[in-house]
Amino acid sequence: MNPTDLPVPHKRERRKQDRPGELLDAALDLFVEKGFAATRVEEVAARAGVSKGTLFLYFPSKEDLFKAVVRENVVHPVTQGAGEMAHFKGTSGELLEWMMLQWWHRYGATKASGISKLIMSEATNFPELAAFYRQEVIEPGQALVRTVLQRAIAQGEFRPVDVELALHSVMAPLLFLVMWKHSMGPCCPVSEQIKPEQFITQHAQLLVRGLSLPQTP
Amino acid sequence: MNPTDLPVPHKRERRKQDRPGELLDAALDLFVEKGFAATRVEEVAARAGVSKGTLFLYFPSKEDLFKAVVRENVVHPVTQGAGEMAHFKGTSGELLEWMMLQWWHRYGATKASGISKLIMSEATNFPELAAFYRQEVIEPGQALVRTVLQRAIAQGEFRPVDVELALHSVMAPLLFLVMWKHSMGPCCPVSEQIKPEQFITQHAQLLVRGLSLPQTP
Amino acid sequence: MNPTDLPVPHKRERRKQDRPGELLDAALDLFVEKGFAATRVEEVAARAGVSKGTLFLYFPSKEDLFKAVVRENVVHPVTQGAGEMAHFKGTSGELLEWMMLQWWHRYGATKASGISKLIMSEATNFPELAAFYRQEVIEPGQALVRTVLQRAIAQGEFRPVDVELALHSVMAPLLFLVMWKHSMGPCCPVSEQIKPEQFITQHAQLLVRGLSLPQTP
Amino acid sequence: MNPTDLPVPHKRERRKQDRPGELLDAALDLFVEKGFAATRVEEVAARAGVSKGTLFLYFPSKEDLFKAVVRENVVHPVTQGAGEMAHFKGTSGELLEWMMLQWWHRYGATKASGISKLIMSEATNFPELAAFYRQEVIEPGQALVRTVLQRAIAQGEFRPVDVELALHSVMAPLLFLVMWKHSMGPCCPVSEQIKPEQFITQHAQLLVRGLSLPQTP
DNA sequence: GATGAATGAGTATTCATTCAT
DNA sequence: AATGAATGAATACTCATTCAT
Repeated sequence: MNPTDLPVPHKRERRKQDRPGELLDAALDLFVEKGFAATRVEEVAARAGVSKGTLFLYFPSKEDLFKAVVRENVVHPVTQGAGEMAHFKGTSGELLEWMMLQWWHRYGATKASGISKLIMSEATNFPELAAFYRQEVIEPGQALVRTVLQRAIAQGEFRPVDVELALHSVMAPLLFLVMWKHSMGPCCPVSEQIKPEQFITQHAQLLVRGLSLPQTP
Repeated sequence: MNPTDLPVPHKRERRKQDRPGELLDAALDLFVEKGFAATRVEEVAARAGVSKGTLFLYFPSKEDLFKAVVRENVVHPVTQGAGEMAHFKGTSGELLEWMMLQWWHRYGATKASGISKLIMSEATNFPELAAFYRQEVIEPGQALVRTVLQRAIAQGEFRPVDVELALHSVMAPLLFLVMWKHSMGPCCPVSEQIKPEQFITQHAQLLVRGLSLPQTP
Repeated sequence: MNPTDLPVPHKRERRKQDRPGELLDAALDLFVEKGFAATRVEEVAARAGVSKGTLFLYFPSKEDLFKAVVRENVVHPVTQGAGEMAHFKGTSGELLEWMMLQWWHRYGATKASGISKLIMSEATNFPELAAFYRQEVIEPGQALVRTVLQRAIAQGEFRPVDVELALHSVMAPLLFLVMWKHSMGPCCPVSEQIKPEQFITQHAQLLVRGLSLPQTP
Repeated sequence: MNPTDLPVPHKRERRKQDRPGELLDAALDLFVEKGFAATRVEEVAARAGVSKGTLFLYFPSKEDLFKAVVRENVVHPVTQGAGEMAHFKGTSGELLEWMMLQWWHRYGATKASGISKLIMSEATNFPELAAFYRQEVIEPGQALVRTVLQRAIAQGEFRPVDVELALHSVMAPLLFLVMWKHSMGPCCPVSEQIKPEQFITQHAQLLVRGLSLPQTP
């Protein structure tokens, strides 16, 4: 019995259907590592185990492949967590820390986070993609954080700081971590690697402490 | 009368001495904007107002031009301010904020900051340059911040947090600002631009508050 | 009915296998005619009936093409004839004449002899090729001639001349003929062309007569 | 007193007047070594101790420089010796050997002999120069040898061989020696160098013996 | 005359894209 | 659908030639 109740395709068939996915995976790796221009489509095809010609069967051009890679891997990590967030029990400060760690585990630590590096690196060459990314990823993320901060301020948990600026104090370290991971990170000796969870945890706690009202004993 | 009392070089001579600088300027702009691979040497030459051949008179290859651009523009903004730092009057918290703002004015806000974006984007293609950048820019900056944090903790001004992690809470927003400025920034509507000084100021104050010992009334 | 009983390859396949050979042929012609530097790869490709890009599919660089041309066309005309030589019936003098004519027919008169001109012309630019040629062509040829001369002397057929010098009296005219054919030859009016077989025949006879012991009546 | 009775120019002046000569010398060396296309005018100028611009003051183009090099160095070695030849005492055989050795000492052994190699190598690229060379060098040389051979035959000293073919038996080894010296020679270990005078001497003697009538005791 | 900085036409080489099989 | 041979536009780099100083 097949526990998922899904039809099991023949191996051959499945592979065929996965072709675009395998190509996108290979392309993600290479685009992140080398950038758009320095990546050769032949290398992408080779890594996906198909011929150059096959790639063009699925993607009409290198640029289209690039756009597909971005659109495919741009997930909505914070938004996905939005539902769970509703059930979160704890202070706003704890929520903020939890959100940042969630973002790291769901996105920052995954291969998909290479997209952020890619977008940053190629933004001026692909402004539409940059705009797309802002709209689909940055804005929703900011909206979520904004809500948390505004509520915390309204509830007297946080001081009435400039929320739009505080937003960036939350997101900058996350984007920084991702950029670092995909650029300088591979060049650093192991001993000097940044430890993401620990950094996020301490950063969140510093921020929360900085945002909190002074304790009135 | 020549007011500067300096010998006036002939037009040809003066231009000759200026060539490398003009080319490096043009190349910085284009490399930052389009990345290494997508920048054509002819375009660099044209922007510097010379022909393709002239560029190769001063730089033996495109890669050498790239390296020269990096080495030329990698300044040591924090280190430069190290002397003045010694005379700073104020708390460690004020010093930290002052340092971050100085860094922005001396480097982040200038064209040279494009180097940081460039390095991050091309790090995996030019690992030697990435290592060079870490050694010449990141490390000295971190050392400076480390000193300040350690002293503040020793003096009982800051809580005994993990200094290596706190370092990144200081530097991440700065590098983030620079990346943003050279990537997403140009794609954003004016209304949504990040205001660097205000962000840095608030971020510094949040951090300092988060690092400070609780007030003992 | 396929008279050869061989599978008939598709047009594309057949052409593919022929490509390297066609390119080498075209390159031989042009390199011999114009030298290495003055030959454009595009011209080679055009003469082989393919595009510039195709050439680089088979040879990674112009220099590699050049080396392949040399290695491909360096045949061992004298050595090839070594087997037949064993069965030769006649005097050493007749053998010498026969060898020289054989060399001409098997090599000197063919397109491949352009290689000798090429090597001589480009020897200082490609010393490895010159060494290769000496080792693969010159040395074996000299060895063969040396053997014949030494045996003839040992058998009292030839006078005891300096064999190493006599070697060159045999080979110089042959190499001269080849050089001439590919350089001055095409510039000469037909009436002044050197007639290779006649020249070789007379030269061989002069040499043999010069080498022979005086007739003892 | 100046023994030559020529005005002694100032050093500066003399150098100026020698400029073309120094350039031609430098160019000869380089053209012979690398061929026409692979020789850079800048290198020629540098070797002559002047700037690239100065070269073009004296020679309107690289091709003109090449032609000047050829015309300047094409001497008439055999013809020059023609006068002395008239006073030669000895047999035709001795004369032939003497002529060949003279040619070597006056031309083959000198730097100017590089011209022969150059002409052979570049003949198809510069047919006018090849024709010029044939007319100015080859033909007169052949004419001289032809005269000697014809006379020797007429006088019953030599057998009535085909003079036009015998010509080449005289000249081929000489041209071969020159080609070798400037191409394969530099690539050969010292132990395998051809010794020109000894080779010429033995070759001449073989030829003369081959040409001579059988001794009638 | 002499210089050497500047030029730009020319060439090797790369690589996205096409298409016959 | 899949292949990979073929293409040719694009681009880094060279070098003979010019010309202002």
